[in-house]
Amino acid sequence: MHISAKVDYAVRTLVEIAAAETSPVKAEHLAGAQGIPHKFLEAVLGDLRRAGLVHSRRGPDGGYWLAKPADEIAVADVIRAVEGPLASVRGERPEEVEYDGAAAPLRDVWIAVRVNLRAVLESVTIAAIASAELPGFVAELTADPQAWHRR
Amino acid sequence: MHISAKVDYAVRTLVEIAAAETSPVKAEHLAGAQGIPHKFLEAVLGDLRRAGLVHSRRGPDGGYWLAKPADEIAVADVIRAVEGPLASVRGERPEEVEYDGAAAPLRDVWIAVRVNLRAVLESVTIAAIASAELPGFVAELTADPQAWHRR
DNA sequence: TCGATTTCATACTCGAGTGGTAGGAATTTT
DNA sequence: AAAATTCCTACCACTCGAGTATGAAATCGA
Repeated sequence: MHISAKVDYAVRTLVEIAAAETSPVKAEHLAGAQGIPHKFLEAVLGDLRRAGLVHSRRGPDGGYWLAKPADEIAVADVIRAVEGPLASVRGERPEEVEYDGAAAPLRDVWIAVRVNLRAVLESVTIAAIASAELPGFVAELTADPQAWHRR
Repeated sequence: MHISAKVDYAVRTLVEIAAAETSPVKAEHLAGAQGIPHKFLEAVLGDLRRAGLVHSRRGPDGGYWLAKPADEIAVADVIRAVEGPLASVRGERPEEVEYDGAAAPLRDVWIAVRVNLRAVLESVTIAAIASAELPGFVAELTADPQAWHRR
C-alpha cells in the first residue's frame, strides 16, 4: 500500500511532458521542473520507453515525447510500466492466492481492494492531471473532508 | 500496492482465533492451521498484542484471544498494527505531499486512492471473514467477472 | 568529418525492508 | 519443581529502493 518514488516521478514526468509546449523535452528540463535527480529520472524514462509510453531521440534537439495521446495513458498504465502489477499478495496476484479453512473469504477481500484501486487508477489519465480536470467521481471522493483526515 | 506476508498472516491468524471454539488459542495451533512458520507468527502476534488487538497468557493453557469483539476489528486496523499507515507516497502521508506546476492535481489522485482503499478495508471485519458474510457492496465488487481478470 | 549534445547501457553503492531462525528468559499451571 | 508456553533480543540472507558514476552510442549543426 505504498506509492514509490519511481511511480510518483514517472507520473509527474509524463504530466510535465504533456504540458510542455516544445517537443521533444529533455530529461534535464524535466528533472529541473519537478525536482527529480536527473540520473535517476533517466532510469525511469528508460522504463517508460520500454513500456511503450514514450518515444525518444538522442543528440542536440533530442529528448522525450508521448507515444500516444495523453488522454489514453492512465495512471494504472504508468504503475504497471515502472513497478509491475497494481496489487499483489505475498508476491502473487490476488486471484492466485489460496486459503484453507476459516480464512477462505479473504481472497475476495483482496480482489475487492484491487477493484477499488483500479476504479481510480484506470480512470485518471495524464491529460486529466495536466488540465486539472479529474473525473467527476474522483473529485467527489476527495470532496469529503474525512478523505483528508488521517485515521 | 503490495500486501505483505505479515499482513496476510496477521489477518488469517485473527480469523482463526475468532473461529476457534477453545480459548485461548496457542501459537503452535494457529501456525499449523494456517501454514505459517511458527516463530515468525510469534513476532506477528507480538505486533497484534502491542497494538491492543489481542491479549495473551503464558504457561500451560496459555495462548491468545481477541481483545475485542471480532466485528469491531477491521482489516484496516490489522494493517495499521503490523505495517503502519494504509497508504503512503514516498514515505509521507498523501495529504502531506506537495507538487509544483502541472502535477499539482496529483495529490488529489492519491487521496482518492486512499479513500477507495479505506472503503473496503475499514468495512470488512474479522467477524465478516470468519462467517463468510462480507458486506454487500464488497460482494458486488467481486461479482463482476472483470474483477478476476488480470489487466 | 568534427565536435557538441543528448540518450542509453551497465555497474555500483548504501541503507532499509522482508521473511525468516535461534536461544534463552519470564510467566503460569500442574 | 517441572513442564508448557509466551516473550525478548539478536541475528541472518536476500531483495528492493533510491541514487551515483562512467562511458558508449546516436544525432545534429557547422
